[in-house]
This record gives sequence, structure tokens and C-alpha cells, in this order.
Amino acid sequence: MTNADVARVFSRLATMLEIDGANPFRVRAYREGARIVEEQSESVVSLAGEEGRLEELPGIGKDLAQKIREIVSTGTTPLYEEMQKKVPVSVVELTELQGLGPKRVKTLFEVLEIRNRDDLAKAAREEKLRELPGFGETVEKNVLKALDVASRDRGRMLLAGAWDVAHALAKQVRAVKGVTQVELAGSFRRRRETIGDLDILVTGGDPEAVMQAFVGHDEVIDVLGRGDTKSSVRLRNDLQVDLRHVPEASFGAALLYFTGSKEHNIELRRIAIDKGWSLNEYGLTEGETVVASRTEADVYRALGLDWVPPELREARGEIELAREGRLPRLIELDDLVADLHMHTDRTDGRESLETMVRACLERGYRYCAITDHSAALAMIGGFDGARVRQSVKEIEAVRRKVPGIEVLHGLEVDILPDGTLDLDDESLALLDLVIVSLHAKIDQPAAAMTKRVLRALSHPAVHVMGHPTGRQIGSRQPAEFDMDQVLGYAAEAGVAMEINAQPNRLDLNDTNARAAKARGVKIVIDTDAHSVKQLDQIRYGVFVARRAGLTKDDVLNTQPFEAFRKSMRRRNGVAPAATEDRPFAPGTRASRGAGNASDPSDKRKASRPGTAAAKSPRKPRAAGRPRDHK
DNA sequence: GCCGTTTTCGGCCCGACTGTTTTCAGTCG
Repeated sequence: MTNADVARVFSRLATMLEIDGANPFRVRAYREGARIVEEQSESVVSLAGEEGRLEELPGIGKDLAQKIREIVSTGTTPLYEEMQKKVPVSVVELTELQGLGPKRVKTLFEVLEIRNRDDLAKAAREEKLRELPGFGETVEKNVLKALDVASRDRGRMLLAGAWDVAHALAKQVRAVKGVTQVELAGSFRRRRETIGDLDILVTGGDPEAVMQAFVGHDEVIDVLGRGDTKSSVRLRNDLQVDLRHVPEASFGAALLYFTGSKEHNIELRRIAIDKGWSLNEYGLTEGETVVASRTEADVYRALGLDWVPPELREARGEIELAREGRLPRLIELDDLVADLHMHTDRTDGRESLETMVRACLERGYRYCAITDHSAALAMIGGFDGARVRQSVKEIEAVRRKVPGIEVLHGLEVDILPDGTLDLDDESLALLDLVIVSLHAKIDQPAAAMTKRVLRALSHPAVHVMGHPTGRQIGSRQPAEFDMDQVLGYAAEAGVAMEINAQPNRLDLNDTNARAAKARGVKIVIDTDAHSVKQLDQIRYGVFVARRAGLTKDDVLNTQPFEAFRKSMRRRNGVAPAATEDRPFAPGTRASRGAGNASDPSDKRKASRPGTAAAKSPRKPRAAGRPRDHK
């Protein structure tokens, strides 16, 4: 039972209740509950196991907490079972179609007994929908269109998949005479890992000329709508893009509004209301008077807040930090001075060792680590001990050949199914940097996987855990393990966690990276590049770090080489290897003199809110509030 | 269903657009 499973039940319950005509605020409570559960890095299973922990989550009260416990122990809750009899899940899913909300779906279900997409398509084709109250010919046609789009499985697109075309569109619009500002807003600006569509805001210039430049771009294959202030198009890659031409005077309010998130905006509006004002995309107003609207900073300032970087605008506690002037100074791309995870043609990379090192030098890096695969990945020629010894010489040669950059001899070593490492200790000792990763058997049950990971991290040769959960967006589920326990142990043992910048990995994700920081775990941001070109994907890793609220100090590969190497050295040669029975090796660096810290659960209790160590007087309003912000 | 130094009851974010309608419900972002 994962958090996502619980969230799915709540989310479906919300829609079921909505279709059933329940109190809209009750519906909202379930929807919000789903969001909160989903965003928790700590598993609700473990939260449910401890008295009162669930109720500490803002938005989770007595009732929802009880339901979570029921779902955790039985897989469901009586209300969910009862509601399914009234509103089947397949009917709930109809609300995902563009243009169909709970009201229309209710009508479809009750009048025409439509239970799924097939029923719906049939009825629409037979022109039965147009007869229904609140429907008509146009709605019927739109339903058929929505079914068509859904059948092509038009999901969200990776941020990286939209990056180039988004900037190309912006550039073309920016070139229109008189245009003063162009911004890519929405989830793109918040740097979410995937985006549903793209929003572009423009000021200045002749609106007609702006629209023409936009809909006339080469990549546009379909113009969905075109007006003076708003046009919508579909691109060759199936991405929908909306462009809005807004007045200069309200650009800040519009940018704020169209950047979102929705939840962040709602919190801002609440603050506005408390002050007797109103906030919308045209400005912050008091009656007829405009209080602020020209820039985002103006609006935030009027609300008593610091300007919030878009990556943080997810209603995860950033507003309170902005009010108190405690927003973190987020890491920047230029802060990174190294990339510590990449492959060469010695295993499954495309370029030679020398080419990769030179490419790092050209990117201004002060050091880099070459980290090919270990032998478990046999089909790509992963390294065994003998190959590692040969590699020592290859690395020495490239160091001589390419001056101006420090080259670390690393390896990405597989974590075997039992938690042992895919390389003998003697060979591990030859390496400057050891990344351990899960590649095979990542579908083990959670308890076994947790044990496996902890055992691997307890090996004293390990410096970094690479793409920790192994997830691949849209294709592979993350490995299930107790993230909280693993992070606690990593902090104690001095193992860094990677934010892998591969656009379809982004692993750790923002939520887990945030949890890592709260636990005091150091982070490295790496590309895992298999070609020179992929070295430039580092930005996507930085975006995740920013969304996690990470600063330069939280990330190891921002440090000068000497400082970095010292932190690596400290990890080496410490602590006995763990055994099968004792995966939590005592005596690791961080636990010395820290009392009985070898049991990770002790640490966890000491640092969480609601206990004597970190008692907060009142339950905070927003979900997922970062802990331990200094 | 959640929440609270102005409340344990009575609140809970806002506007545009669309298509269906004669004044507005439903959906979306």
C-alpha cells in the first residue's frame, strides 16, 4: 500500500461524492486529502502505525485519518465500497475527459446508463447526447473529440520534451515589433517534471501581429482558437500551447495567476481576503482601486510576502516562509562545479573516456567522475575487478592527457538483490567515488527492499546512492522502500543521495529531495550522461533541487575539489561492513559520540514535529511543510 | 470534512468561457 494508492481512493471518493451531489466542501476535503497524502515523503503506512501522526497533517482531521487507517489495513474503507455501488469507478473516470464534469457525467450515468468510455462513444455516435438536458450538439461533438484525444493517450509531456520548442515559440513572439515581455508560465515555469500544456504571456506590440507570429510558427499544426487576447494551438509533438496577450499594467498579476500553482494562488487569495482585498489575474484590488498588479514582486509585497521563486509555488509552506523572510536562497545552475555520474563507451555510453572528460572541461567543471557500470549489467560489458584495475590506468592516462580538470575514478556499482555490492572490497578500494544503484529486481516487496538498500548503504566504500528509487517517469514505478528510514540512515552514515537529472528519471524527485534535506542528507546532482549531449541535461536536476528548496550548501558538487574530496575521504575506511543480521553497521562516522544512534528509528523520533524535540504549538496550514528550516 | 486569538458553528478562492439558455449552469484553469 503506497501513498499513491491511498490518494487514489480519496481522489475517486471526491469525484464519487461530487457526482452524488454531496456538500462541495466535503468533496474538497477529500480532494485535498488526496493531495496531502500523495505529497508526503513518509509512508502513510508508517504514519498510520503511530498514534496521532496522521492527524498532525494539515487537512487531515479525525475522520480522514480514520479512513486512511482503514485503507492501510484493509485496502479500502466502507464509504468507498458503498459509493462504488452508487457510482462505479469507470464512471468516475469519465470526468477525466475534457468537457465532462461531475454534473454531466451524472446525467449520462442516470439517464442513458453510460458506465464507461465505450458506452459513451456509442451513445455520442448515435446522437443520443444532444437530447439530454444541459447537453447539445456541440457538447456531443466535443465529447467525441475528447474521446479521440484520450484514446491517443495524450498524457503529460516531460519538461525536457517541451523545452526547446517552448523557447523557440517565445523567441518568435519576442521578435514582434513592440513586444516588451514574454514569459513561459504555468507548470513549465514552476519546472515540474512533466507539463500538461504550455502557457505563454506577452505584453506590448500589436495583438494581431503577436497572434500571427504565434499561430504561424512552423511547429503549429492546428489552431484551436484565435482571438485578440488569447489563442490556442496544438504543436507537432501534440503539446497544446495557449498564448495570452495581457496589458502591461497587469502583467505581474497575470504572470502570478498563470504560473500557479492553483493551490498557491488560493492561499494568496485567502491572504488578500483577510485584508479586505481581492486578487485575480488583473490585479490585487480594494474595491475599484488597484493595490498592485504591475510586477509579481509588487503583488507579493502588498500581501506582506517576499517574492516566491516559481519552483516553490506549490502550497508546501512557502507562503509562511515568504511572510517571515525565510525563503531559501535556491541553488543555481552556475553553482555546480562538477558532474559525478557519467558513462563512456567502455560500457554503455556513446563516447570515449577522453571525449567525456574534455566535454566536462568545456562546460567549466572543475572536476568530474567517470562512473561506468559494474559486472551485473553483463550485456553491456560492466566492470569486474580485473576491468577496474585496467581502468585505473586508463583514468591515469586521461588525467595526463586532459589537464585543467580533476578526474575521479568512479563506478556505478549494482546493488544486488540481497543488498551486497556487485564488486569485491579490494576493487572498491581502488575507486575514488562509488555510486550504488538499483537496476535489477526493483519490484521486491517493501520490507525486503528496505533491508536491501540499508545493507548496501552500510558498506563503508559507498559514497552516493544513484537514482535512488529507480523510477522512470511514465514507464517504471519507483522501488518500494521505506524512504524515511533510508534517508535517516544515509544522513547518519554520510552517504549522499543523487538527484539524477535524466529527464525521465529525476530521481530523487522534489518531495524526496526535500525530505532528504530535512534529514540532513547531502545531495549530489548528476546527469548520468551516456553522451556528451546529455551533459547539458544537468539543468533538469537543478530544477528538481530548486523545487525541493535546496540551496548551494545542500549540494556536494558545488564545493571546490579539495573540500569535496575531504568529504569523500571521511566516508572511506570507516565502519565495519554490515552483516545479514545487522544491516545498520554501528560506528559509522556520524554516529560516533552521538549516543545510541545506530537505530535509525531513534533519530526519526527526535527530529519530527509533534514530539518533545520539535513541538510546534499549532498545526500549520499547508501540507508537506519543510521541517527544520533554519 | 476541516478548521479556529475576532468563531466549536459557520465559514470555506476567483473569473472566463462555452453552450445552453432567456438569466445561467457547468467546466476549466
